[in-house]
Amino acid sequence: MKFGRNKVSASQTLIEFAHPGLRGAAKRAVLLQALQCFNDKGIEASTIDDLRRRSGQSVGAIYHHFGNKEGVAAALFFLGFDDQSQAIAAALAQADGTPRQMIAALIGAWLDWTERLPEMALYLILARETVDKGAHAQQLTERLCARYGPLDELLAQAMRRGEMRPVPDDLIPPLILGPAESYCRGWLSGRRQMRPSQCAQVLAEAAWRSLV
Amino acid sequence: MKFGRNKVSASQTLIEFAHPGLRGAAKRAVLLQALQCFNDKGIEASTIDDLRRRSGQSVGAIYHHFGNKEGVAAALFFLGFDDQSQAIAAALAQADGTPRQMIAALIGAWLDWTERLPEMALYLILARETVDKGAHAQQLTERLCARYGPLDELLAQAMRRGEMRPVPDDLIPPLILGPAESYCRGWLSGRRQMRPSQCAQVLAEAAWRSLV
Amino acid sequence: MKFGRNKVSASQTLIEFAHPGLRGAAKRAVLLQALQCFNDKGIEASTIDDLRRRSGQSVGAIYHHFGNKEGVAAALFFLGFDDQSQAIAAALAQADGTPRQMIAALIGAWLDWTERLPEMALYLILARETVDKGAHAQQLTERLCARYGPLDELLAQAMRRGEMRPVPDDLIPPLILGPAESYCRGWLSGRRQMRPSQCAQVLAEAAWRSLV
Amino acid sequence: MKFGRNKVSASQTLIEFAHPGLRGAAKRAVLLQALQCFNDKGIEASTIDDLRRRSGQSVGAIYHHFGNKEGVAAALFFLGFDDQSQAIAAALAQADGTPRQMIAALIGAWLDWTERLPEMALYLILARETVDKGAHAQQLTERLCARYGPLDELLAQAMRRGEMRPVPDDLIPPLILGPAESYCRGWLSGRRQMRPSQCAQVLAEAAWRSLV
DNA sequence: GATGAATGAGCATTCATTCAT
DNA sequence: CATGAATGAATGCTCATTCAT
Repeated sequence: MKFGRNKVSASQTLIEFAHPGLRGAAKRAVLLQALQCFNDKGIEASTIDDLRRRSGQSVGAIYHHFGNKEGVAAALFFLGFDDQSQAIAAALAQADGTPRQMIAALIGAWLDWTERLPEMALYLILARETVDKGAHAQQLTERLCARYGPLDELLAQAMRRGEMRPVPDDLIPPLILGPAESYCRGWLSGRRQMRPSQCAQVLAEAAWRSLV
Repeated sequence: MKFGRNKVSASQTLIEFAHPGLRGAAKRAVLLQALQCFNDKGIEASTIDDLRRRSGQSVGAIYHHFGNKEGVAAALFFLGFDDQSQAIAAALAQADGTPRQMIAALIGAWLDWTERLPEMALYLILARETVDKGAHAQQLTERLCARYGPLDELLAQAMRRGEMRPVPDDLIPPLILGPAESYCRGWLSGRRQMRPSQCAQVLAEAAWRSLV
Repeated sequence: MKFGRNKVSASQTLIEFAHPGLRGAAKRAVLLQALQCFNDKGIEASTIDDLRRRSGQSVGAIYHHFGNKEGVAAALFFLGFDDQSQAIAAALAQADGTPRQMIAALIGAWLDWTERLPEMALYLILARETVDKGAHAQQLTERLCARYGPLDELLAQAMRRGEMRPVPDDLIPPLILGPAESYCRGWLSGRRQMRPSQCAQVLAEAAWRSLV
Repeated sequence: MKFGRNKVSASQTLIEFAHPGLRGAAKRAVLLQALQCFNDKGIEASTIDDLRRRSGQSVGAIYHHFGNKEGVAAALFFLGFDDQSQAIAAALAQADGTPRQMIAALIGAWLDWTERLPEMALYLILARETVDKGAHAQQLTERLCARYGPLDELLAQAMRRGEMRPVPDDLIPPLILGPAESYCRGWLSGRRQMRPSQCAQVLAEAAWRSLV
């Protein structure tokens, strides 16, 4: 594996918190192995038998808990997605409410979370397409609105008050998160070396300048 | 289809120019249908038999020309990738050589090319992972270096001359192309409405501000 | 459903009478849903889980009461079969004992019962093969002998007395019930329109003529 | 097996005539074993692997030639059905055209064909439901009309001319073929002993009397 | 060269049945 | 007694690839 041991533990910890109790042991084992397996081989290329063998569960148990392979992929996706949403929400809550601080908080949270849970971050990129075309697409749409809605509102007001450059709505998210996402993709695939958190200031500053 | 007819024709035209002559007719038919099929169903979910049926070629002919399914995917990828590289090179050649103009030219070429060949642009995103993990990974690395090497050099010099802010090397590509790529992904998936070329000025201006 | 509500109620009533008391509620629920489910999808294609879901019982309860899936099918079969036997016995008991009347009574009872309990009639045809090859085959043979034995005896005597044409034993049942059964199959599958009871006279007359 | 060697050969011969040439060898092997296997275990209980093992063909070959399991069942069904239709048509063609002779010819052909190809006859009964509910239901309807349409017409005319008793249309087929079919079912399942052809006269006479 | 019939390992999924609680 | 989570063998079917013609 490309990532150090402590980072594997972070994804593991997330999964273990998510399904406590005896009941959850089976789900945890499956999700943990699915994360590794999906990232290694891709979702389509991973077989139910891979998950069964690696997790020590039975085929039936996997289907009992997750319905089908897409169900495993979606459960893992939303586990990561929701944790990422919480990290973002926590960061936004601690910011002072000015657009500049909010944007910096979002970018910082994004980079920190990616650095803390790199397997999950990689998987969210990998699984996005699968979820987008699958049975849980609507759920994703709803949760994206819930995550970004308040910030969108805040920035729209700031723009109306003239605190920001008037830029088409469609361009705001790419301008804010585009560079950070792009960097994280590169870092996760091993093409970039600096730890994401080290890039926070430059990326936050760049985002703010592009909007003001 | 989401895209107008003239846009379909552009990808078609690219493919038809790529393999002229009688010999090339079979390859063209396969590549053209592969583009549609891969974009519709995904690469893994598309079967050789899908390509055979849609292209009117025989199974043997496909294997003769492309070796295997990955070969079809790679041939199509590099056809698009190389055309994109040419568009970028042409734009850079027409710029005045100052960093600001070169960056604007790159972003403009990227947006224009995406708008002109949306199916190809979509496919390049889709197939990137497949190619990255496949037998042609090295080829991709080389061609990426060839595409961006000269520009990288030029920007490094400008930075040394103090014309640009000193930013870690790893951050330059994300800062320049991150927002444009992010916008194009959104547009190609139907989430963004403005035509990419309409965003050129804002995106070029933003990229330049983040670096100066 | 093809059949009117009152007819559904008749099968339902039969099942509800069969297992009175608190204990029987579970069995009744399972049998009632099994009848619908087996007729809809076939016995093999119906799953224990279908019965569980539709009946509101637990998997364990179904196994407790019926042993296994074949047990459900057999219990339902004999419930219908025995009711049909009683209807026939009652009709024969009311006839005057002459061969002609006995034959007419048998045919009339068959047609009336089919019309009154079409789902059960359909199921008896459907399940016949399953029961014939299953663990309860012998039980079926015994009950068929019990049902037709007395009539066979009576007709054999009448034949010896010269009241009927001397016809090989093997041909008597097909000559008597063949047309009625054939008509009922057609009616149950929607290919024939007249209500079975309206055919009683013609079919009874035909059967008698073929034997005299 | 219940039936003598010469009878197995008759079904075998029918199948072998149906698919001559090298190409047909695979289809013949599959159909021949499918007949045995479906009759032995039922269609649903027979697996593709059963057919593969017994026929010596590959899974792929079976799917190549028949599409899926239902395709095997349907091909075998229509092979038998069409041969039965031809036997009936030949017998009707040789009759003198009077209703009485035509009815006798139909019944005689039915009994003879059943006796000559008992496995096929058994299979036609077994597979009827599968075909009726499957993808080839319409084909069956069409072929039934083609088989019986001319005779229906002839009998309708005879009835209008007063040569036959006025009996509801729906009752004519059951009255004519009901007893013969019923007898054949019994014989094929081992419950009746006389060879079907020996019953021809009695059954033909009975059918005629019931209509005149 | 070109073809497409044949291969068979491999897959996702089902489901009757068991048994610990 | 009642429950329903867990089991895992078994199934129908797919599909990339080969190779005889």
